[in-house]
Amino acid sequence: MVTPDTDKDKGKHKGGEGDKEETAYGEEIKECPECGSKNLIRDYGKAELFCANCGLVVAENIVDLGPEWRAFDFEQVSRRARVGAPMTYRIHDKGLSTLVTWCPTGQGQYKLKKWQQRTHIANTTERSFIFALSEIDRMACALRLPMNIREAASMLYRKAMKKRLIRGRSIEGIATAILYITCRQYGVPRTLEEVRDISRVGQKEISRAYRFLLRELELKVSPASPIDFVPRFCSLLNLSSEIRSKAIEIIKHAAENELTNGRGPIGIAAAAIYIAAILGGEHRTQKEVSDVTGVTEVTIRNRYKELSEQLDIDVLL
DNA sequence: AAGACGAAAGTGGTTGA
DNA sequence: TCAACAACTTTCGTCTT
Repeated sequence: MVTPDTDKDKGKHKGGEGDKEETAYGEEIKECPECGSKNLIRDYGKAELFCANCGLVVAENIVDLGPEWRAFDFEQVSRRARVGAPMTYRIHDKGLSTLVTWCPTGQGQYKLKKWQQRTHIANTTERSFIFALSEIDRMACALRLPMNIREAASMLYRKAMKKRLIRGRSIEGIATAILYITCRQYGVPRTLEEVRDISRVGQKEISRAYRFLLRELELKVSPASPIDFVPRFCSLLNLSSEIRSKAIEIIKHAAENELTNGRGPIGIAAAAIYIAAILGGEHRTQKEVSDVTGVTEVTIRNRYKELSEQLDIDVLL
């Protein structure tokens, strides 16, 4: 896991002048080691510095209270807890395989053949697992997701495989859904459209696999908060950190007034960003916001009307 | 001409009988 | 399984800057 010590030192260093969370925003800007983005933000509440683009936790400013991963049930806790070098879940055998070399005497070939026959079934499932992992990696790469999320997704896939949930289903669909779920769990949600675009299966299949997995693995994925989308969308729109904070403020107020109930989180995020950008003097057109967020201008208009009216925000162009 | 606005009809997903 | 429903999209004409 990439958690350079230098970041922590830096954090301490600058901490003296910026104890207020507000000023802490964007003060320790360094590049994200994963995707190179300079858009690092401090998470409210969690006291950690993470990349707005890909969600990589770059530094944690609190004393290390626990492991770098999150566990969602007791089984995962016991399985993830480890001492020593990290065992990667992104390699199909967790990197523990023995290399079988070819023996020119022929004896080795015979043994190999026998072994292959005996383990034929194991091999096919193993092969599909390798394929699934490479697919998860490919998609995670395309979505610029950090290693920790790829690891978690691989692990979840392994878990699904252990429960025999993959058999008879498309590997692609399951792998995509797994990645989608993991993003949600890590608070760096991708829209279904974004995931679909880099997947080899359609939206319908992804949704189906998604629901299926949630049910069978008994996972609880809380509905995505509009706030989770704000950093990335703002970054894509080249908006400053002030706008980002402002948009988050707006969403919080909206949530308090129950304006977000039953509404799509992305539409809310889009509207809040649109309003915040105007208020902050960094106007973006509805079309620009629409292009980035994937919701239509009409929806942005509707949400932004509701928000500005109910929250008494004067949006003067 | 571009952006914003809003009405109206259409679409896909959820819910409850 | 089906119909009702709400959220969202598509389309399009109109107004504003």
